[in-house]
Amino acid sequence: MQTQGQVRSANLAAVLACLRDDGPRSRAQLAAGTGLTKATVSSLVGELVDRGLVSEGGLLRPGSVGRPGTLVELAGRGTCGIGVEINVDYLAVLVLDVAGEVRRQARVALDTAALEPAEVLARASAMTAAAHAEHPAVGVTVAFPGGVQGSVVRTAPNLPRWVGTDVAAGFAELALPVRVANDADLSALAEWSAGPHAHVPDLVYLTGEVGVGGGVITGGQLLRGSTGLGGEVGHLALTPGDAACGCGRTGCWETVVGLAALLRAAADPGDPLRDPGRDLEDRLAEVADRARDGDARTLAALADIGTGLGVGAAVLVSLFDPAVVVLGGYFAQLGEFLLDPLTQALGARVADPHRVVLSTLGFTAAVRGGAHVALQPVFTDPTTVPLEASA
Amino acid sequence: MQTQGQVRSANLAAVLACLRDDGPRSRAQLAAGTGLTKATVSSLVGELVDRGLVSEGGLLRPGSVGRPGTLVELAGRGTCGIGVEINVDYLAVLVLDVAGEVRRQARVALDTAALEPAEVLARASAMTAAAHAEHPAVGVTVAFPGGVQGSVVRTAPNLPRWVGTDVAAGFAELALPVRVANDADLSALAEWSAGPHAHVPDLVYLTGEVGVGGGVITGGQLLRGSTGLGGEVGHLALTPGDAACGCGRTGCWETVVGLAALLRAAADPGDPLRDPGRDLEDRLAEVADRARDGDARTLAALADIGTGLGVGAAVLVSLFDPAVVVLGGYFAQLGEFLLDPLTQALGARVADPHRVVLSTLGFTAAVRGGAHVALQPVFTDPTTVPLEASA
DNA sequence: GACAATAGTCCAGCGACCGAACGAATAGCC
DNA sequence: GGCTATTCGTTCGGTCGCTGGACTATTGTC
Repeated sequence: MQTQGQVRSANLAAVLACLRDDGPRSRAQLAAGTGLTKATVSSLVGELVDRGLVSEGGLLRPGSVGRPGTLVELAGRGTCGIGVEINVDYLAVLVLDVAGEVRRQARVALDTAALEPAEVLARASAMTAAAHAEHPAVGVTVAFPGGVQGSVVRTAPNLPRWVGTDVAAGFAELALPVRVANDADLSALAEWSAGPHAHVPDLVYLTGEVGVGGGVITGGQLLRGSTGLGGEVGHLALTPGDAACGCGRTGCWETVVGLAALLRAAADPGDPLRDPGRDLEDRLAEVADRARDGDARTLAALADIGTGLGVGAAVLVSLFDPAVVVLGGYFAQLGEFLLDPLTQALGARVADPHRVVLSTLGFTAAVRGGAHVALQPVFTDPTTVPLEASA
Repeated sequence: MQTQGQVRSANLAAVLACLRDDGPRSRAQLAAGTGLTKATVSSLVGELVDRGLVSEGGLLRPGSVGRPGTLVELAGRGTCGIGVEINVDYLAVLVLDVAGEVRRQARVALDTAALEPAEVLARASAMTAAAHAEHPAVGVTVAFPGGVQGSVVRTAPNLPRWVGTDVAAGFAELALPVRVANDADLSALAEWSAGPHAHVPDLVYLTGEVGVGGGVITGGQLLRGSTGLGGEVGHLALTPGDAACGCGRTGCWETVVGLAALLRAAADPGDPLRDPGRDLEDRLAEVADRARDGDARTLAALADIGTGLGVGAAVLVSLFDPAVVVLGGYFAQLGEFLLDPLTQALGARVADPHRVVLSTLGFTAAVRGGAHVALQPVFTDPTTVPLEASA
């Protein structure tokens, strides 16, 4: 009773994957799509219905002669994954069902750096519990802006107090599997699982936040590295000897293209843009306004950032050879002013610069990726979802 | 008869993997190691014997009371993989059996650049045919110093005539599956499959040849990228504006740490070291001799190379977070003079520089990796090996 | 209304694994 | 030498999951 069940799990997963990737379809189409027999598919679909993962929809439109098939589709209700994001100035939660629909979404501003981690965790846990009460979930994934090993924070340049904190422990009362991961890594997975570049197996994601984050997917797998720090791009040593970085070294890429570098170059100390009390998005909107008004200094600052991005992106493109580089965070928000100098710098260093695009997921990328990861076990082994008694 | 057989294949593979990784052992130990039943293991071993992949050895030393087990071990004879290397100044062939033993090895000097690709392929094919006649193989993998897509050369900075050549076609008469891959990638796989760092899942391999090659293994998988150019480190744009590179751009890493850079820095144009007609290994040996004699210029040149290696390695370590960086080719040969400056430069840029080691596989790394890749199908699906009629 | 075409279910059969029982081979002990 | 405990490997009945074909259900076409 060991390996036999694995066949069953694998085939259940194959049916789910077919429904997810190709949309609702009849049992006959599923049989064609998975290579299994109609009889087997019927049995598998029956089990998936019993587990509440799929449901029978309407009839398939006839199209031609013959008995019309009954549509099978991923069940919107019943099984969800929750993504939670803890970041420097906000908390966010997003609930995704197996059909890939967003069922709930929340974001609250919170000056995380000023609070105790325990206090922040309590709030995040409460938000998650509320989501779980409304949409029962099979797991939670927490996105955190730093390096994480297991569920313990190892490095957190912008939230130094969190180093050593066990983030998962803060969600223990939920009695759900809780994973913790780097926010940029999860954002990369979100770009991979949804959006216009879904399932591109080689993808690099760069996000401009307070720091610079990166997530790399190669061969359809997230690059983790031996200690979970793989794909971290913020502290690439590209221009040694330049500005000091929060990490203690000099010349990190972050010091060139981070948000701080942009604001410093775009405005003098007295400028409202450099008021640390103001909301970041407001300030970014103002930068965009000034750029659109043709303010020379702003445009020059943005061009410098774009060039810096291109220089670093050249290294990433050379090493990872991705099909697409996705820019998120503030890079996406100000992308229209960054892409030209970026492409120019990139083109001078690699053969094919035509693969940098802006993320369309906005600031929900990390939570969406987290919810996606939380749902992953369902798709790899559907038998982990219990049979519904109501059947 | 579809998925059922996959279970069989997977379990056959599990038994093989256990024998490969943990050495010869009895059926009972195999059952314990794989989680299968003794009965199932007996059946699986029987089939593997019929396929000529394993054989029964002597009795297991008693050790304690009870009936001694009969040892099962990977069969040295019968199934082999062939690795072939086409390089700038030599051809090499290596035959590996399923037990991981080298059964045949050959290397001939050949000025590849001066010959037509067809002529070189004919010689390589003949060498391979001779090896195949002595040790029947299930496949051939050809290592080539350049970028390869499918079996066609796309880029070959040091063998420009080969661009567009279908390498596999040159081996068609063997009637064996032929794959073609980058030499550094295969060397990385060799380091991963054998040697002191075998099965380290995150490993970066750097080799100093005429150019600089790199191969990256992340999560136990070779990094390929969207067009097969992933992990190519030679043309990393680290110091733009400096020396011109053969690729048409400037400042590529190769111009800093390639063999040409070393020889240029270590000797004046008239020096015998810079005689392109001399054997490379001779010249490298002379460099080592001069360094051991304390020649200031040589030592300074080597120190510069080491520093340059460290600067680039810092980028690789930051991005890939490998457990180990293995230096091959001339980097290994002159490693004793390079490691100190390398570690120093690396330590200034990343947190943990204690993971650079020298390859012990010498110049056989690429062919060994090729033979390993050629054998791979046997370990992923042992049913690809036909049943022996002699049973 | 008969016929063709397609969807889905039923059923016997087969392959693969499991668990238990059995014979085989050895060490230790009297 | 004979007995027992222990471990190894095989045999055999049982179960699970998939297959292929037969069968029913449902629709469009003639």
